[in-house]
Amino acid sequence: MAKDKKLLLVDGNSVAFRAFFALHNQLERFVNHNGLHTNAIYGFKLMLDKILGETDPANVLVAFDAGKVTFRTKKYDNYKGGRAKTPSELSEQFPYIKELLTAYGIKSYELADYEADDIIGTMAKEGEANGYEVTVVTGDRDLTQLTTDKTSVAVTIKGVTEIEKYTPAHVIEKYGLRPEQIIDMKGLTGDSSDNYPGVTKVGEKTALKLLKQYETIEGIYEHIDEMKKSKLKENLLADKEIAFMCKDLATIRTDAPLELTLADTKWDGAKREDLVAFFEEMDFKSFLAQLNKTSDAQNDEEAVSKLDVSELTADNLADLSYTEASDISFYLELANDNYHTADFWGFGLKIDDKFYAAKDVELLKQPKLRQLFEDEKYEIDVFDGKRTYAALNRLGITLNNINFDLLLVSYLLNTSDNSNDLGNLAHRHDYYDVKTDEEVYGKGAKRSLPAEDEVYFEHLAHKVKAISDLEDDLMVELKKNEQVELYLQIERPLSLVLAQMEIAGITVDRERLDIMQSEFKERLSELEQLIYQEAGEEFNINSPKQLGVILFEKLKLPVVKKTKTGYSTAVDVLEKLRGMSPIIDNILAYRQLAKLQSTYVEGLLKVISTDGKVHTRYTQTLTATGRLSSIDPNLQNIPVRLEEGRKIRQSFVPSYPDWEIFASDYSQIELRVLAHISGDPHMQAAFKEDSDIHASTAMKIFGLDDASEVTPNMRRQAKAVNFGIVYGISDFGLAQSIGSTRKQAKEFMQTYFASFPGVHQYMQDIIKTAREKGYVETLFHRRRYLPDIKSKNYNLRSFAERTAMNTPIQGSAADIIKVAMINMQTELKKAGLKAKMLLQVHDELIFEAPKEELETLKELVPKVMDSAVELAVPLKVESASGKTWFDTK
DNA sequence: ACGCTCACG
DNA sequence: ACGTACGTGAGCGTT
Repeated sequence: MAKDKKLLLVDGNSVAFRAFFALHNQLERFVNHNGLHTNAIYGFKLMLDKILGETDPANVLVAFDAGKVTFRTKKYDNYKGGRAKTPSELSEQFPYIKELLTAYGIKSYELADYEADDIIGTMAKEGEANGYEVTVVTGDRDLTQLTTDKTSVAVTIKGVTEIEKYTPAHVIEKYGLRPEQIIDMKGLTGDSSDNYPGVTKVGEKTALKLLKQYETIEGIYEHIDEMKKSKLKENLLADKEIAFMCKDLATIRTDAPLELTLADTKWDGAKREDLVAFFEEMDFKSFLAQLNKTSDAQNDEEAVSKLDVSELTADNLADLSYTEASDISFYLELANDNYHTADFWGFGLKIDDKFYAAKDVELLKQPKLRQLFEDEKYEIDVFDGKRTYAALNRLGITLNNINFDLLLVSYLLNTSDNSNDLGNLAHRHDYYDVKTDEEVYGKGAKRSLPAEDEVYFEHLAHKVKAISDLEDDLMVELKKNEQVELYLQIERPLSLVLAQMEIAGITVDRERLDIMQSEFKERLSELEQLIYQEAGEEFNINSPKQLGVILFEKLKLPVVKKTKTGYSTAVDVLEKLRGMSPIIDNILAYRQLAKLQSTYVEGLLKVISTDGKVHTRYTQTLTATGRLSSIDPNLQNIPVRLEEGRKIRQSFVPSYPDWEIFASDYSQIELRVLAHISGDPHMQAAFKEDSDIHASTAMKIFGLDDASEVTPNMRRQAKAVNFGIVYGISDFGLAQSIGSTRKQAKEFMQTYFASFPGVHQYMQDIIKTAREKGYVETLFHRRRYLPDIKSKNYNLRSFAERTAMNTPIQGSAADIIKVAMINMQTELKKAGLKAKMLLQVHDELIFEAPKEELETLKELVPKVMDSAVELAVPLKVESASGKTWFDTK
């Protein structure tokens, strides 16, 4: 089938420049095995794919500049003078961009004395004359002068693949000029990047006015005598020669003596082998994987391979043999995310090169399969060991020897991509022989088993195959990152500790919550009535939109802050309006109570299981810093700061009479971690002496000699400074938190850094490290990549810098408590205690225990926690116990 | 699905 | 001139 007559012309230099700078912040990530930078080549390829896909041209030509000397520089010495030299990281890539084009089967061309523009202009004319529809791709807006009804010009605007397409109508709309007038414009205004001057004192506005009246530069000078005497007229007359010369320089030639014709630009598509060879040379793994994927798709219409899967049944289970197996992968399929309650959908199993699947999970209880999981001599590879452990536990099966956990390992390799879907994660590792659950099961409420068992079993088989196939590569990566220990000693054992904590659950006193619910209900309706009275009408107090109308329009209170969508009614705003209207206090009280009622009282009641407990799920592979998070319910944000809310904790009780809740927390763990990694002697001394760290900071920054001179307000400000330091300080943020001016905040920071020079040094060093390596690490080599650290965008860059400062602190603290948890579980077992570890809230651990064990725990828990790691400063742990969680204070 | 608000460390 | 404190999850209202 003959293609449409379409000609694609690409300005090679300009697109390469755009690609290079678009990916400039990732320059060091794009280096191949020979040390060649490849970011421009990569970006060029992306752009090429996009434009080829959009236009599907029959003919393609990529034009390049031949060299510095052109007919333009001969006419005007300074043409393009003063331009920064092309960076060597880019110039080294040009030969390979031409190789890329060759692999694509695309002609590239350059011509002595001419620029790429002129080649394009000439070829565009020829294309038009031969009835072609022409598309020009460039990063240079000057080329829009070439637009006609047959030629459009696509200009890359942002990144590499975002383009703006110019037609004559679009040019007129955008510039107020016809395409052919662009050269007149440039003649008048000049071009600073190409370094030619134009007419003195004539800028865009004046030029537009002139061209509107006289059409062209020629037109202007034909009628110049009619113009009134003015500075402008004088300048025009004085610079007449310059104007014509500049117009000439700006004019793209359409008559360059090309040595090639339209026929030479015919494009028959890329040769796969050539592309493979080129991508291999460049280390473009994802492009290679894409090639494989598309070729597979072309071969058999399916993105994934066809596997031979046997359905396991009660009858054929006896035939299963694995005693000598060296490679076992298992995937348990559930109806939804909540593995504590979800229906079982089935499982997939890979034993060496054989694949099995079944819907009936009762089979797993049969000795034949049970043994596979429980006998420690079999190492099982899984995706999400915690989930698998907890779900098998519901079947009465203990998963005793997990080897490779694809989910955990992927997360450690890159804490920033945190999908929970096996297919998605596999794809991120350039492995495409498995579909995502969404593709097979559908999403949200529509999620369901495929109609045909064969389709389902194939998917299960591909999942276990992916686990098995990815193991070696990912473990090699872990090793390269020095993360094997983090995986084997921390994350993998922790996953099972967490599973046990989740399974244990914490008992909730339903009656207590019921009482609170009715009490809150009454108080809420009283407040509601008061608010309606004060507003003079009924409205939804929970709607920020409706509340905004009442406060700022009806009651005419001053607008303090706006959000994207309207007035802000957040607490800090309402605080400022206090005293202006009695409604504010009532709204604040209503808000506080409504939150407690809906999120905590009603929210918790909804998730109490039949055993009278709540079983949260800890997400171990979500946060960028290495912390855990808790969902369904979130037990890491139960109220504590306000007395009213704190009472929610009275509903968290032990599972047995005569047991108590026991809690231990690290005191100032993040600042201690900072004292350790920064090596700052003053900060370390403060912790070694076990002084009040905020007071001691206050003494430093206020220049006091004695702790008795520290006023509560000084301590409060010092505390805010310490927080700021941990968060990656900014004067703005600090000012906001202590309610000072930015200037004062800045002074605080400066005094702080002068007093704690080690901390200052650390902050500078860590940002430098992040820039050089592209990532930061915790004490145990947990990594977080920070690509934005090199961004030209101030906000993105600043954010990355604060993250670079904060992540090693927050992340190392997370590492430490994880180690403590693993050791804790071991110690509890070793000591034969009945006590159970139930919750982790970032720097605290919560247990339930028989009263008689409390004395033991009071010794044991702090000992285990403060000896989790050895730092340059001691770790301090504080403990308490009581009848309920509320009473552990 | 997304933004706002607010609960925690 | 810009516009930020770090890390989370849930409920609600609006789109």
